[in-house]
Amino acid sequence: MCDNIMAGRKRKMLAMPIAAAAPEQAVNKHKNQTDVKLKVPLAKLKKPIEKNVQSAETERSHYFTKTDLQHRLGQDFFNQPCISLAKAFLGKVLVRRCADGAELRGRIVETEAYLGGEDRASHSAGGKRTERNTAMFMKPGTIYVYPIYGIYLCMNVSSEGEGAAVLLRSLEPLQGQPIMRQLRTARRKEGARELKDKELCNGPSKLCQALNIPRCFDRRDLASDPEVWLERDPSVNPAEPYDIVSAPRIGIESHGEWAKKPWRFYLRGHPCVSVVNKEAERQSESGNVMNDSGPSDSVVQSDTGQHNVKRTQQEYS
DNA sequence: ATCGGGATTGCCT
DNA sequence: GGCAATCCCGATG
Repeated sequence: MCDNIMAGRKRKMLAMPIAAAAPEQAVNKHKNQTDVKLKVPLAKLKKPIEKNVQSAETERSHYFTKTDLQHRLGQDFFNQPCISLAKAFLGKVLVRRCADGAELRGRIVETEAYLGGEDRASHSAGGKRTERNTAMFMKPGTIYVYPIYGIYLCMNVSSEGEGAAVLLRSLEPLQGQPIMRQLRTARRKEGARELKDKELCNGPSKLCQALNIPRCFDRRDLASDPEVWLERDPSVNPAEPYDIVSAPRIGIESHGEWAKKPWRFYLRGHPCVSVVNKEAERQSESGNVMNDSGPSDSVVQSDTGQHNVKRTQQEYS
């Protein structure tokens, strides 16, 4: 069904003036796809992720490109307070470079902040430090991967603050969707329907599967690791604010008051968010707007957000 | 050595 | 929307 679109896009990419074919194509494709803004005064969300075409030959790159190095976020980025970092992650691109050189990319659209100390819902509550959660106490940018329910993994990134880390909950697939689908389908029942693109990474354990993040990535440094890193989205204007929804975190109901803290953050209206909290969205009706510089004065009109939600739901269905 | 619970997911009704 | 699957980790004795 997307054949025409795919073909058209492919032609477009191939028409790009490129020297180093494979890696540059990958980057250019990524760039094209980032037209899906999901920012707030967004007349975007125009491009459904189904259109985020990619083919086997374009997802391979056998060396770091200049663009990779330019957009990669370093130590400085991670060195900020937990809640601040959780919000700053939104819109950034998580990249996984596989053993065969293929690069998988997904835009972060949902996170949760887990503070140390007082935060009873955190693995590091009360300053508790164990073999499992050691990465939470390591320098900001350290990856914390832990197994959950015996069968799944969750990926966090440590922030500033003793024992604090950010849980990555959902990504918008940008590059390498066929590989992601393959990785995700492997553990599913045979004969199950094919996963839509928006279902590839819309959950903390799903994104670990889709990006092939193994347990042994625990304690690695997201700022310097050759196999996994974070990038700024080159097509996003840093001055343009995101519309961020703050909602209670998920799956921690047993932790009383701390379960109510609105420390889950997601991009309003984005189809790849794992769980939409309508009540939280009413309470912060397009009011939690901020950009890379922090909170903003500008308030986005609510109907803009609504419009984009609807449009997006149609296009991603 | 044993035990209880969990920052989830997928399938079924 | 309910609920089973599944097992590692950490606490306890």
